[in-house]
Amino acid sequence: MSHVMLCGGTLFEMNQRQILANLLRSCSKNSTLDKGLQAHGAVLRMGFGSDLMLNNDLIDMYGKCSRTGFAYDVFDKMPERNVVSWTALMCAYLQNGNAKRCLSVFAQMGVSDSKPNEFTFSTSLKASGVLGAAESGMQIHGLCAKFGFECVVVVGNSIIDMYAKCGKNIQATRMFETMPVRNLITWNVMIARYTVEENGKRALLLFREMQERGEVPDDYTFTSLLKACNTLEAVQQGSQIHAFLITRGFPYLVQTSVAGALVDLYVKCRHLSEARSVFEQIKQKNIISWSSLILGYAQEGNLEEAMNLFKLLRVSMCHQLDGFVLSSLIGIFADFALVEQGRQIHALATKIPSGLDISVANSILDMYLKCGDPDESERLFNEMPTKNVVSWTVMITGCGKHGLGKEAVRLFNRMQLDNIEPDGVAYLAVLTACSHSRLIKEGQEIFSRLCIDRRLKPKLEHYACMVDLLGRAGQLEEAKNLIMNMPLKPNAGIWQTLLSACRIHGGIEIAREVGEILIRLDGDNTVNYVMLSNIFADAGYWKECERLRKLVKAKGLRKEAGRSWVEIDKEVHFFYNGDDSHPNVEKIHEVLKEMEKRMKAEMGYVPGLRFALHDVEDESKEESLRVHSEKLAIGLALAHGKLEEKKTIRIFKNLRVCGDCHLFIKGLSKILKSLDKESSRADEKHLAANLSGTEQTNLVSSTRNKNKNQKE
DNA sequence: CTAGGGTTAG
Repeated sequence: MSHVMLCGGTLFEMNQRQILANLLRSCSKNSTLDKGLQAHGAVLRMGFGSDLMLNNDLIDMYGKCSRTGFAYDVFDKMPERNVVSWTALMCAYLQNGNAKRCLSVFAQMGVSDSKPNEFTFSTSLKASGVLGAAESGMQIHGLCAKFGFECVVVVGNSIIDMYAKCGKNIQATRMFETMPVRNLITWNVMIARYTVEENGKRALLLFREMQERGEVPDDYTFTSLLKACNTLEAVQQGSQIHAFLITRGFPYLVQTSVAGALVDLYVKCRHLSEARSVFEQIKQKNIISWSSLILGYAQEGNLEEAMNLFKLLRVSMCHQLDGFVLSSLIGIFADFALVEQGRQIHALATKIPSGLDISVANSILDMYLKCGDPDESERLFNEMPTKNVVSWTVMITGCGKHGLGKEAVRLFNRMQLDNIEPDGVAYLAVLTACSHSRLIKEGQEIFSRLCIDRRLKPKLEHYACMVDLLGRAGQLEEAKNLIMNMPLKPNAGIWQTLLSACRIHGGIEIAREVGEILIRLDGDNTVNYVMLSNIFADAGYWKECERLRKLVKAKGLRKEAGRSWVEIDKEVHFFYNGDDSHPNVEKIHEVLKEMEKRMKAEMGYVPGLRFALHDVEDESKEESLRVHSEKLAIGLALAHGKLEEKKTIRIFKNLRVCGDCHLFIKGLSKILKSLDKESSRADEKHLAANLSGTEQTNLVSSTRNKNKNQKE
């Protein structure tokens, strides 16, 4: 009797236990937390609180429902644990973005009684890859070999991916080549990684090889491959794959991710109509393909279409806006100095969950800095709960732009006290700030820190920045030696940087040397001749100047004509140098002369005659400066009463602003600001209450299609 | 309990 009872009891218990396990697994699969919590209650009520398998399922369920805290509680209270318990907890942390914690659980497991299995290894390897932690990845690889899991294909794939993500390409390839068994994922991992390393050609070769070996590609293969073409900027190969997909009748073309990659390929190659037509074919468009296309139009300068798409996206209500779209849009508005539109997106961002994404916040910081509102930017920066290296870099760049070099250095150091390691861009930002503020010693000190930083190698742009730093300080020889002795091959740009410095300091001899190098290296670029001839002009060497002009003519080279434009009442007005074709040309000159007079009187403005580049009398030099295209554009804006309206005046240029115009604009901004202070005191309350309602009066000169070092 | 893809900010 009792035996039968026990049997029945055991049977009953088995069923109960199995039902609970199934329930938990379904909650895990569907991430249904509420049901999972109920199931947890049932587990405890039915006396399974110490059951190993059910507890393992609970850990997994909480992990999949993004409740790592609960997962840990379960794990912590378990009377006994096995490899699955440990691995489930590691996964929970990894899948919820805490790769560090995942690895520390792995380390703890090492001193426990449980032995790792293939699941444990692939999870810990992935965590190392996410963190880019080559050291721990290598150690784990060693353990895989020791425990005999190196030849398991899933583990092998994880090892390759880990090495690739840590930038250890040689090790990744070695692993790939020595693997006894490969599967489709092995090939896909390799192809995907070659795209990251911007080695698209290798990806294409691998694709061919895998087909020769009879492996059938899937949608993962194609998306990676298309991205490889993208980094190659090989629209040709991309189109071939596109055609390949069409002829083979693959269903992938309407599939979201493959088509999404194709859209992005065409966007990056500026084939917007192709991108659009692929986009239209996608059966289930997702937010990613929308983002690509919107950004594509914006980068082409077609803001109107970009905004149309954005409106469509919003009314379709099919997709929750995410951080990618928002930060892209804000970035676009920042580039166009469209503060109002940027503010609207900022306001929108505060209303949706992804609006708090760090990249959105960063783009907002950058926008306010670029649009002339550094205080707002600083306020938001201080309020940010978490900052990353980009957030700090934005602020460092901002300081640099406003001539606050010391503050930039302070921020750079504070960032590291906050345990955020600078990357290459952060170094570049602080070095640039040093350069612009003449902080020679600080710059050199930071550069030497970069050189000994084991994670990073100084790139050409860092050297260029140091050349600029030394050059501006007049240390032309040192700058030249830096270029000659650096471990990288100098490009034309870095020599041009030195040449610019030669102009500031009148280093004729070095300029001649550099000029020769540049003509050899980049002889078809007019910029080089213009810069050289400017230097000769400064020194009064008119003959050499003339010789260069003739050389340019003989070579049939032409300089891009400098242009400026300004938008007034939704209409864009273009100006060339000395342009007198505008109907209001007389009024423009009148206003400009008036401003010039005030500036001479009030702030001691002296026209920068050295920026006039022909050998003529000073008087006509002054005259030639007065008709620079950017001044004409400003004149038009002033003539239209933009000053009285207290509207920001935005001038766009295709080339870099000339030195005298820079001085002129600075002076003008000061006059306008002082006007602003007098009249806006009374408005202060209003301003504070309605941030988006008023704009400061100031001038923003924005250089589009930047062509540095070339002046008019 | 495990491995692979497409969009963003400096």
